[in-house]
Amino acid sequence: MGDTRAELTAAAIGVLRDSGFSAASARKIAQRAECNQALVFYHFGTVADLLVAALEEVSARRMAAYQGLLDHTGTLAELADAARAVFEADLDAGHVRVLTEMISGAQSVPGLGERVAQVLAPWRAFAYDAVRQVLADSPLGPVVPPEQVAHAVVAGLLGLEMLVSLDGDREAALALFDRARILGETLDRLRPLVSLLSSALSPQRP
Amino acid sequence: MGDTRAELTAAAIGVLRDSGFSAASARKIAQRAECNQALVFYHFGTVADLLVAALEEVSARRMAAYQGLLDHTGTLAELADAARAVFEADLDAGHVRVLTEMISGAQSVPGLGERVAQVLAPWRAFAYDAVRQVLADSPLGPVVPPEQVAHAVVAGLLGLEMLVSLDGDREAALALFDRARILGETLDRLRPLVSLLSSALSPQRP
DNA sequence: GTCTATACTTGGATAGAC
DNA sequence: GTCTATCCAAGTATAGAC
Repeated sequence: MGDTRAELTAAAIGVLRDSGFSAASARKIAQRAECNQALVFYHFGTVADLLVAALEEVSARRMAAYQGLLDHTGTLAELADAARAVFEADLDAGHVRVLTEMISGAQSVPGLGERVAQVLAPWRAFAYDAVRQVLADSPLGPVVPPEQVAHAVVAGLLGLEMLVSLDGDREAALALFDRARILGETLDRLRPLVSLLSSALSPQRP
Repeated sequence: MGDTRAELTAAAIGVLRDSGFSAASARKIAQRAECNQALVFYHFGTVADLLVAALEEVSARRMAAYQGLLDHTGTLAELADAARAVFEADLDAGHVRVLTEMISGAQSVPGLGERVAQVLAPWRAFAYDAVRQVLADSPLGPVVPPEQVAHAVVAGLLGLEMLVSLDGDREAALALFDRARILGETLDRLRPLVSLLSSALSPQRP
């Protein structure tokens, strides 16, 4: 349990979550990790590098949980339920908060934005795959392109997290997942009707 | 043109937009305003107070533009167009960016979150009014509560702004407004059908 | 790898001259 | 109202002892 490097990244995650980017100094983080401030520079070179490492750690940890979401893709209602559970867990652990702090903090350090974007890229790719898979056999498939929906979903999650962190009202965010579940149920029921219609309208050609 | 107070708030807006919350120091802002650093404290007391004043300035300036949106509420398609124009102007001027920086930066200064929330409150109330008005005679009216839609809209705008500031891709955000316009057109066309159905299903009682 | 000590920079805030 | 000068706290980063 003595891996200082890991303790520093864990502490950096904690500081980013609790106090934000502008409070994430080498001294604060080292204090939280109960080690010396100089170790930040020994292990990571600069504070920004430590913060990126912290973001990568969060990203890797959560990617696993999100992968599990794709198993529940049978119906939209199930997906909405699973997404709600994951989002609530993220809210508690502050994972999305770390991300939003890094995105807005990136403006102040040259070159940091690109590195944050690189960490975010797999999440966006994942959102795209999930949306595409789900949209394929839903009534909405023909009318909304998956890349746009995925972009909206990612933006929505970031924005919801910001509002929660601002006023502490988790319920307003979670209620949207419940609403998504209800709408999903309706679309699920429409699904057989749609496939019936489409097969009737486009008969097979020789 | 010599109102130092106004020049400081303008400079604070510029620094928040270009370099973010963590770079918004009294010295940086005063330098941009081409005046002395001590004037920040003379006019505003603390840096945080200046930043709140900057946010209030942005808020007041934009509220006028948003009010104009409600005039175009005739059809959903028109509303989508107007919303796109306002959002694009905000993107250029960096207004939403100032807001997102203040929301995430608020974590590091005790009590700042409440003040940011107070400034944001009228925006949210406005979003709620607009959504309610538009949803009332749309086919979606009966199935989605306006407060939830308004919350999603505000979160969506914040998230879109963050993604734009991260990777500079405005088009991905603007494409969503174009999509909203298309969906809006469809719903607009459905409107007469819905009112026909609802009057047929609920005949007047004595 | 970890600590102490230190050099240097930046930032918040105040006192006092003008 | 504005400026200079200044104090003090906090931050980044490095050197060197252990």
